[in-house]
This record gives sequence, C-alpha cells and structure tokens, in this order.
Amino acid sequence: MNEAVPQRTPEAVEPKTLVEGAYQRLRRDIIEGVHPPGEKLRVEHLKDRYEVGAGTLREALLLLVTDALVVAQGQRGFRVSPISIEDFEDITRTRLLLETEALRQSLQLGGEDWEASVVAAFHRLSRAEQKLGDHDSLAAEEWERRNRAFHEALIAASPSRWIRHFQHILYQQSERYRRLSLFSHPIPRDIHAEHQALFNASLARDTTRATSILTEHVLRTLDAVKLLPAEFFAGKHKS
Amino acid sequence: MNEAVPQRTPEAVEPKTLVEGAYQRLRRDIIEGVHPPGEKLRVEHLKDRYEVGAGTLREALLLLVTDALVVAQGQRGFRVSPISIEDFEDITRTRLLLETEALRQSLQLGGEDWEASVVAAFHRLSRAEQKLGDHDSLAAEEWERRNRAFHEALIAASPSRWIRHFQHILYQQSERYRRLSLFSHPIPRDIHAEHQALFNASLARDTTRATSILTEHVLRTLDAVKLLPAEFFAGKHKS
DNA sequence: TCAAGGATTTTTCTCGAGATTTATAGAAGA
DNA sequence: TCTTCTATAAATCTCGAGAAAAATCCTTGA
Repeated sequence: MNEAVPQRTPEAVEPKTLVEGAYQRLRRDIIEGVHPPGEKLRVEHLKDRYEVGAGTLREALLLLVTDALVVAQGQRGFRVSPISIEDFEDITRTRLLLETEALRQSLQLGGEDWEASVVAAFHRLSRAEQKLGDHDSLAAEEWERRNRAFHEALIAASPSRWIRHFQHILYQQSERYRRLSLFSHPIPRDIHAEHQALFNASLARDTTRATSILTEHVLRTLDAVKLLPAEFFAGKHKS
Repeated sequence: MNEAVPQRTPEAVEPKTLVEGAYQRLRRDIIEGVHPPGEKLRVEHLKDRYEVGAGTLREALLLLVTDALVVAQGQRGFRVSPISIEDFEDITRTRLLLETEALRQSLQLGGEDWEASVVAAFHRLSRAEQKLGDHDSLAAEEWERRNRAFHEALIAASPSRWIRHFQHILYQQSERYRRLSLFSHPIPRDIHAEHQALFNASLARDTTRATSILTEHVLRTLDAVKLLPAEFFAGKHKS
C-alpha cells in the first residue's frame, strides 16, 4: 500500500517524544476550546503550562500548523486558527465531496474485515448514544471519539490515502464547530436514527442511498451551527 | 472571505525568517530531486548546507511535514517522503476530484478580474511553451512555474479555500513525479494544444467540456509516468 | 484632548551544548 | 559461518540564554 501519505495518529498513540506529547495535549485543548479561536499562543507562557522547553513547544506548534489548527505568522508568533460560519460551510462541503467519494469506494471494495469493523464501530457508537441523555461531559467526549471512529470505519476500505488524510483534517476542524453547537443548542435531531440508516445502507452496499444519507447527516450539523448567534464567531481575542 | 485556511506562499515570498528561508530552499531541493525520495535527512549535515542552526533546521523540516514532502518518525529523525506509482495514481485522482469541482465553481462565479488573470496566465504559459523546444533546464523551470500559475488561475474564483489548499498540496506532490517523466521520457504530447482547448472552454464557460479536458489532460501525465521503469520508484535509500 | 515620537518591555527567533536514544561495528560463543 | 551480545559511534531530542524584532507605554508638543 501507499506509504507516502502521512497517516494520522490513531487517536491515542503513546507519545514517543516530548514534542509529540505537547502536540497532542495542545491539539486537544484547541479543539475543546481551552484556547479559543484567534487566541495568541505565546511560547513563553505555554511552555510552563505544558512543562517543556521553549524550543520544544515551538516544534509542537509547528506540528499543529499541519492540522490547520494553528497559524504561524513570520516574526509575529502563533495563533489559534480563527473560525467563521463561512469556514464551516467550506469545511462541510469539501468534506462531503471527499467523504462521499471515499464511501462509494469503500462500499465497492470493502471485504469481510471491513464489514466486521463497521459493525463493531456502530455498536460502540450506539452504546455511547444511549448514555448520552444526561449532560455528562465525559460521555459526550466518548461519543465524539466513537462518532469519529464510526465515520472513519465506513470509509476505511477506500484505497485513497490522500482522501482519508484530508478527510481526517476536515473532520478534526469540524469538531471545533460541533462542540459549539452542542454547548449552546441542544439539538432535537435523532442522531441515532441517522446513524442507523447510514449503517443499514452501507452494509446493504446501497451506494446511492448511503451517500445521500451521509450528505443529509452532515448538512444537518451545518444547519445547526448556522443557527448559532454571530457572537460565537467573533474570535479575534488578544490574550 | 474565509481566513481560517492556511494560504500557501504564492511561490516566491521574501522569507521573513531563517526558518522560512531554509524551508523554501529545502522544498525546492526536494521537489527537484536534490534530496531523492526516501532519503534520510540528517539535521547535523543539513544545517551546514543550508547555513542555519540545528534547531532552526528542525523547524524547517517540521514545516515540510505540512506539505507531506517530509515524514517525521519520532526519535528517528526525518525522511523525504517516498514515492510510488500507486501514490501518484492516488494523487492524480484525488487532485482531479478537487480540481474539477473547483473549476466548475470558478466557471460559474468568476468575474472580469478572474477572466483577465486567466488570459494573462495563459499568455505567459504559451510564451514559455514556445521556448521549451531546446532542452534548456532554465526554460523548463520557468514553464513549470507558469503551468502551475495557469492551473491555479483557472480555479482561483472558486470560493472554497480548503479545496484550493488541498489542490495546492497535491499539485506540489505531482511536481516531483512530473519531473521524473520529463527527464527520462520526452513526451510526444502536444501540451500546448491541450492548454489551448482548456483555455477556450473555460472562457466560454463550458463547464462540461472544460472539466472533461482537464481530466484528460491530467490523466495523460499519469499515463506517461506509468510508462517509467520501476527502478524510479525504488526510493528506499540509506544516506 | 489628541497625535507623534521615542524609550522600555515583551516576545519571537536563533544558536550551541548536554542528555537520550538509536544505529553501527566488533568480539565472543555456538 | 552465523547469531548474539557488548562497546563504540552517531544522530536525535531537549533546554536555556543571547540577539533581533515587535508591541507597549510614556513623554512631549500642538
């Protein structure tokens, strides 16, 4: 298989180096909003919080540029990437372009192993969705993880490493926005039913139906975020 | 417009920092094959060649990870990303998926400014193609630059920063392969005619024809690279 | 009160050296 | 001769300090 594409770290790889450790924790904090969009990321302050040297922290920030979660401006340091409703619309549509194509390939090429892993991922996701009723932030975190695992399992049989690479970046981006919509706007959607339908169509290898359900599914999140008040996207903080 | 996507440096931006300078020169050298695919990139050696400190060079290498031209393996340094025929096929098809969509959007939304810049880019490219007959490596380099500018001008009116971002990465990747095919296999294609047809269809806003010409155009390069002997893709050097 | 200029503080960028880890070469044993 | 272990060499990773740039504050003058 094609080794030239940088494969993402499958969620929780034990960091082999201090840079990787700081990178993982910083990424988590940015996605979770500890460092809000637009925030200036000062190396001198952050090196204490993450308990590494200045040079090491700089390298971690540089790695986050790869994920487009941080932007570097020469001679003017680093910032958390800003967010906007236009950006999320762009993310969503580009992600759909890639993910529907990957899903098509996956449904066509996926073998028994792929089927088994999809069944397993769907099962795990269903369990997490049962526990989601009460506003437990730990359960929400687990759901987020399994939701990602389910979507990635669906397209795992696609032979295109590049599509999966870009999909991963976009999914990660959309996590920041999804988090916003969860906090402010308890969505009345029956997400489990959507996932069930997507699961059924995928195992039935019904490409047309699966891609159409996926599209609806993702666009519905876009609509939910669009309902948010504009203040959420101000995001040009100083500190 | 959407500021959240890291916009690529438009070819030759004056580097504001030593890291950026080393990054640009390293990128050029990797694309041109000075550092062949798979080569180990030892910081201690490279810092002399590029005349910067060790830490600075490490940062430049980290930036190249963003372009997927370098892979970092924790505790085991850096390598030039390997190449393979499967990878190029993947690059080409993913690039077509993105670039045809961007072209569709561009033809639909592009205004007078866009038209003017496309005309200008096509003109510059045509001039470079006239001078391409003799095997002048300087002219080939200029052609490569203008070819890229033409393709990027065509899709510049697309509102999707993410598509353009990914397209840029993939185009950069394909440059490494295109260079291979130029050196070994003087292609008998009439590239200028293909560009002319693409240009005509685009200005006529004939979306169907333009995307189909673009697809043929890009796939033809894929075929040319496929004809190369497999030795070109060995690429697991030690030094 | 406001604007402009300059001095001070903060922050970024850069480098070299020490500590760890990995890779290499050689010796010992089967 | 081949494997395994050990010692040596090489490379990576990490840190703190100094130089350069940017941001901030303060004074001065209209």
